[in-house]
Amino acid sequence: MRPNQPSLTPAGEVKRAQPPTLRDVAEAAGVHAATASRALNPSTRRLVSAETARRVIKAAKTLGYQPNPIARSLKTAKSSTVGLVIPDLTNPLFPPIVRGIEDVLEAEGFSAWIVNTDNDPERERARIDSLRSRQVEGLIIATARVDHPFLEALHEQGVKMVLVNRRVENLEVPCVTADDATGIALAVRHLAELGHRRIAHLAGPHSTSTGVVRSRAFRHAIRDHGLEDDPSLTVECAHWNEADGATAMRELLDRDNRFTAVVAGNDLIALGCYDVFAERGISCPDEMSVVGFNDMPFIDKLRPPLTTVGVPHHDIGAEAARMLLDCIEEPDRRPRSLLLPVTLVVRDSTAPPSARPSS
Amino acid sequence: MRPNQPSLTPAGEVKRAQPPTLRDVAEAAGVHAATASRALNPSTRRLVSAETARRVIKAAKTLGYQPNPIARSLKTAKSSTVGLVIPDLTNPLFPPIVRGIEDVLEAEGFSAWIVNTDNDPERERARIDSLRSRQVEGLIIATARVDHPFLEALHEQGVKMVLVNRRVENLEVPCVTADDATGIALAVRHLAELGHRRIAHLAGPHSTSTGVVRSRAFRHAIRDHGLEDDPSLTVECAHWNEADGATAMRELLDRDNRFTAVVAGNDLIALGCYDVFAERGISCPDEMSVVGFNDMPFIDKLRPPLTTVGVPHHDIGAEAARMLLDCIEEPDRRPRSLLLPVTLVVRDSTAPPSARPSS
DNA sequence: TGATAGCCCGCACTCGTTTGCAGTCCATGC
DNA sequence: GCATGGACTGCAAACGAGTGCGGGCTATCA
Repeated sequence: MRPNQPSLTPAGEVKRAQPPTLRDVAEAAGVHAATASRALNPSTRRLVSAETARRVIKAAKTLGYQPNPIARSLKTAKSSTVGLVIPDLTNPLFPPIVRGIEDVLEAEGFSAWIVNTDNDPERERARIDSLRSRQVEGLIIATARVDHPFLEALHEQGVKMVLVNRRVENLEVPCVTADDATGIALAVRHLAELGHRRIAHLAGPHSTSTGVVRSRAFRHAIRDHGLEDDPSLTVECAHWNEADGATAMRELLDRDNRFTAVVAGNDLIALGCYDVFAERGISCPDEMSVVGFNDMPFIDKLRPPLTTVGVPHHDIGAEAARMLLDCIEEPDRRPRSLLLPVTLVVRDSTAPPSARPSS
Repeated sequence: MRPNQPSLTPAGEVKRAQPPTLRDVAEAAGVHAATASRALNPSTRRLVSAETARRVIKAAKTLGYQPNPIARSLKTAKSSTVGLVIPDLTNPLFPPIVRGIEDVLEAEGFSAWIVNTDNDPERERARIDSLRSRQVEGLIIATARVDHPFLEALHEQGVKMVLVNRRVENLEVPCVTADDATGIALAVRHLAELGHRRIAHLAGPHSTSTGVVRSRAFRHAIRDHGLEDDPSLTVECAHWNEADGATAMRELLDRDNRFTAVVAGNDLIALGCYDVFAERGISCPDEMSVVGFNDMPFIDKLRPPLTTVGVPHHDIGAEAARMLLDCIEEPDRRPRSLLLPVTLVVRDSTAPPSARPSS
């Protein structure tokens, strides 16, 4: 008696039916398991007669046969699975990216393992090892550190991967990012057109590639518009969050009170600015304009609603996934990188500079 | 020549080393693969001599051996994996729960497959099937519908599961939720103590269990405090989001302008209220108080910062994971459910009712 | 009628690990 | 001296699917 068939024990009660296996459908179709395998697999179906294929497929359907991905993975060393390495799912930046990734993976029969690294390199290495032992066919890496301790090693071992929200120099790995440079340029142009001449920048940490790209773009844009190019108007935040944004803003205000606008490295840093405005009774946008970056969900619900650079997070994820699938299918293709367009979303945190100087 | 050993092709170039397998470490330790397996597995280690165990473990370490989870799963029909079914990762409610779940799973050597259902039953069924074919050992289900088309069937098939943020009647399945009833009671008490007598409720959809629990609790609390118990002061939102919250709020205002406070089914619905206040020039909290539910991230950054009920999302996830692991380890334990305590977070969206009537 | 080719299909092995069973070896007891 | 038992360890068969190889069958042609 086959244990994985519904069957009666001597006592008479019904034993739990195990899911049907390939042999079950083969048996039901009066055929060998090997033939059933070929019939079920579209790419080998031409090896069996049309008639038997039909019979096997029908048997599979009536039994509700689902191939066992584990067994298949063991044999083929493929898993239809990719790893998704992010710092922290709790950061509102990532969920839309993840959805974008999953939407395209799912359409191709793939799924994603998500791991959080909390930006701890040790943890990152461990999680990636665990992903690899699970036979992931590729990696989508969204951890933003600019140094790449073992990415290089992974790449040399032939691990397929694509980077999102991050570029790595001297490494032949495809990446998809938002067009940070034009985003910053749009922000600066907007402020310049409103009449601001002295604009500050709260930069993201320079240990992240977006941090350096954005602050480099800021200096460029300032010069392009012939605005006041004062290096002391840029301060680097320790992390991409409100608290460090607030600290940086305080530092800036304490040493210079003549700027009338600030472009924040991202929305969270802009939120930090809001906190400092409240502390010091600075009114935004009357006395000080702020523009953020990312257009996080609900950022339009703040008072005032934040002017910011809109980033197509879902698309970033989707494109990254598509690119990874391409790499998996044709391993020899040259890595190409993608820069996704951003848009300026003007809301109420920016206005012309007031006549009276800011406090 | 073993193909999975580093080796030289006739042409002389080094072929890529495949990860070492159990037989490799067995060979290196001068022992049979079966013995190596027993030596490496703590629970069977007592079957081999201390000396061989030492040798095998050492060999495994020097080769950098990692057991292949796929092969192990195939053999043992276990995967050290659980499925995590949520409606939409993009809803800020879920990321903290997910992190809570992953934190405890990871400590036990488990990992989670996350699937999004978008609250589509068809999709939910498909995703759950796919999870099951991947041999997940249990399910954590966070989709909030009150009807359970096939949960029952799953349960009867012996699928281990725990529900979060949701209770299901007449179903012996453990669940962990926030203490919605006391949360609502706290909110009502707070408003009553501020002096409000006529309080409205924007309920979540009654197709979700939290929707019905919270609105039942609202009626209870209103009566307990001897406040105006007018059924027309409760309106049900179509979904748990801003847009439907706003619609409900408009409806309410159009038919009654004498209430001075509203308890919203959750923070998003409260956000919808804010939108309507802006539309109609109602000032909060001067003319109208609002309290939300969940204490979403950044909800304290609104103007005015929202008074809301704080829910321990991370803990909910952690407890759910722990409970599921318990079910997996001792299948016979009686299902128990957990109600996690909530706290009222008072911010600036609530104040005593003003003397002049609200518009 | 016999040789040949071509189409289908089954056999048997493989992926890496776990595990029931049986065998070896040594020490102990009578 | 031989049986008994205990402590280890090897053998081989799984788990479920995929695949190279060869064999059987039919059709075609000389």
